[in-house]
Amino acid sequence: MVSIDEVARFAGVSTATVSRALSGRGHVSDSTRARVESAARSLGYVVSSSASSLASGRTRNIGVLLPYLDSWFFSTVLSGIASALMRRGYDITLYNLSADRVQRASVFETFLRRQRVDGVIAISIELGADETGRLRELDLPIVAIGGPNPRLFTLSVDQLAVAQLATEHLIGLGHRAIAHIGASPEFDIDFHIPTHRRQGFEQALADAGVPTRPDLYEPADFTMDGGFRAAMRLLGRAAERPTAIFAASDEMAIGALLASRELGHRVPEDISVVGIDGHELGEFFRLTTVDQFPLGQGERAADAILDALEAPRSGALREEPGQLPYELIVRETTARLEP
Amino acid sequence: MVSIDEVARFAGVSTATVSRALSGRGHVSDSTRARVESAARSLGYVVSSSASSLASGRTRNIGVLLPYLDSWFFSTVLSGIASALMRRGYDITLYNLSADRVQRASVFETFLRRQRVDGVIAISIELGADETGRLRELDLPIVAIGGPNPRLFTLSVDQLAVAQLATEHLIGLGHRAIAHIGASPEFDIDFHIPTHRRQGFEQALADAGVPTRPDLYEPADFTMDGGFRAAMRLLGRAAERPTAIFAASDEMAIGALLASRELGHRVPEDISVVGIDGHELGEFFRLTTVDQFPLGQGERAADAILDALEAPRSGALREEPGQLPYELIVRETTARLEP
DNA sequence: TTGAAAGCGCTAACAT
DNA sequence: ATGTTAGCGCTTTCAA
Repeated sequence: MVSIDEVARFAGVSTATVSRALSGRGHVSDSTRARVESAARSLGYVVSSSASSLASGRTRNIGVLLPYLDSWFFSTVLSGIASALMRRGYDITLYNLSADRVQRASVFETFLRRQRVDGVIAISIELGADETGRLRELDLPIVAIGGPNPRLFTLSVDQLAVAQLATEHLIGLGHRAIAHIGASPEFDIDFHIPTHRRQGFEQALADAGVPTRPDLYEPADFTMDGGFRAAMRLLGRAAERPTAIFAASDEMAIGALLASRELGHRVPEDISVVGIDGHELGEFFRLTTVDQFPLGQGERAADAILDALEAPRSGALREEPGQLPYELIVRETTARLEP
Repeated sequence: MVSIDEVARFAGVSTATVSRALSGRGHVSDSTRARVESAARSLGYVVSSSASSLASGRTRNIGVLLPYLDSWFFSTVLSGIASALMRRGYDITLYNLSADRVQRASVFETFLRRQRVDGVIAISIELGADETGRLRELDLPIVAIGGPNPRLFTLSVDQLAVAQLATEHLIGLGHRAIAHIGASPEFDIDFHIPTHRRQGFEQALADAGVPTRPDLYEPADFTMDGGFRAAMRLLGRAAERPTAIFAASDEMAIGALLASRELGHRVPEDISVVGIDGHELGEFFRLTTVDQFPLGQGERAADAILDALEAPRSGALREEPGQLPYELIVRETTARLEP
């Protein structure tokens, strides 16, 4: 590996000047900079990250904390983060929180404390108080996405408003008998997303003067299979059939869609289905949904971290944690209720 | 951040001893080790990765090169890698190769050359000759998964055998009019996976003395939508309908399944469908498939890299690049052809 | 604008 | 088994 000394010798300057020219910190004359850059290029020199980090305290590396890698939402957010960081020359190191207590603890006790990262992005994880504390002790900028954590700078989508929007769409189409697949009505420990989406659903109904129908709730686990089974139960019951289904996630909505078809109901003629998320499969299934742009969430988080890092008084996350955008995407699984 | 000196002082030993005790390199008496460990623990000391890397040349970090993050296969393999590496105390940094020429080049010219990693795992990427060269110049252990690259130590599934197995399953059930969704028959530039899977398909037919039927090939792009449309074209044609569909990926198989149903054909009574991959949705759709265990692929790759790193003569990938396992999973989308 | 030199926090010879 | 010490390859004062 070619080192900074060789570049310095080749360009006829000191190593300090090479460092300044290549990093852009400190003043260097244009001609010197050009000479150094060309020397570096022709020697194939790349700054050693460990030497640079040790000397400067900056790593050009961001840690990303997430609970699952093999799940559409997380990997999409991650993809957004990766592209934004790479554009700005940052590396990204992954901390996949496993279910295993000990391993999970080791992320906070060891991995994150190796001084390998300049900041961390935490994607939708429910952090314990101690874990949040550990994160803050790192004394690094931390940006959370969508977590319910008041002690962290958090970028989040207003889940209540999102669910409300989806429900209003159904109500606007004339539906009144609307089923809810997701959280059960009693279920009220703050398991965040399910609960907020249920509250948004109920808010929309209340605003429209539509009474809630306990018989039209079906709890499900946010998977396609869960949505399928919930819809089977729901539509299999003798009671009055709902004319629309609000599913608290796209995967459940797709499951519900498939279940409806399997039972011989046409979507959207016999029954409308709306989801939430903007899942990649939504397009294929022509699913009406509220998109929350996960790719964009990742990019926003990356930008927020980098802004904090490169701000004049570094380390400070400026401004208030923004609300993330969302948008109703009307496709072909919802239709006006025909009398 | 507490440093090694404080631990040394606290434990009443030199920094060298602390280093030895904590890293396990070099001999330290049990009692000293215990004292050092407890000092480190009570002070909350964690080795600084940059200082350690600079001094030792080891980073405890593996780079992972992949083309997509938001795709089931890649994120599943990545998940396997992450868990295996984390178990052994390694970090993982992500290099997501974008389509952008310049950015892609920068991964090889800059990112990977920062000496941030001890080794790299490349997941199913088609690398140019120059890129392969750059990788080898790194002089680090490199493990590829499923790429067609003779110059790299590669862990791969025998795609031909996999396709053959799936096809034999269909033939064994009595099917003869078997459609192929995936590569087109002429399409023979080595776009690796599609081509090999087509060849395995044809091999199985040939072995069973079943002539290939050019009219039963439908090219598709390995997405659910592509599989859906291919099946629609296939089944919509007036000619004799196939009794089974071989889809070269599970996503296409699911698309084909949905298309069949949409056209009023029952699966598997009217038509059998088999896929390849072991996709997470296969379970839900009761899809018969050949699983190639992507999670396991990631774990194997991680183990191979770590073995190379920790081998006596470090850096050497021992043994021949193993073949990865696969397995026919019979579910409910295939059935015996009834006369 | 540039250079000299003192570290950054560890590890690994080399001694003992 | 342990300590002393010389770097590892940069960045950043400080001085010129």
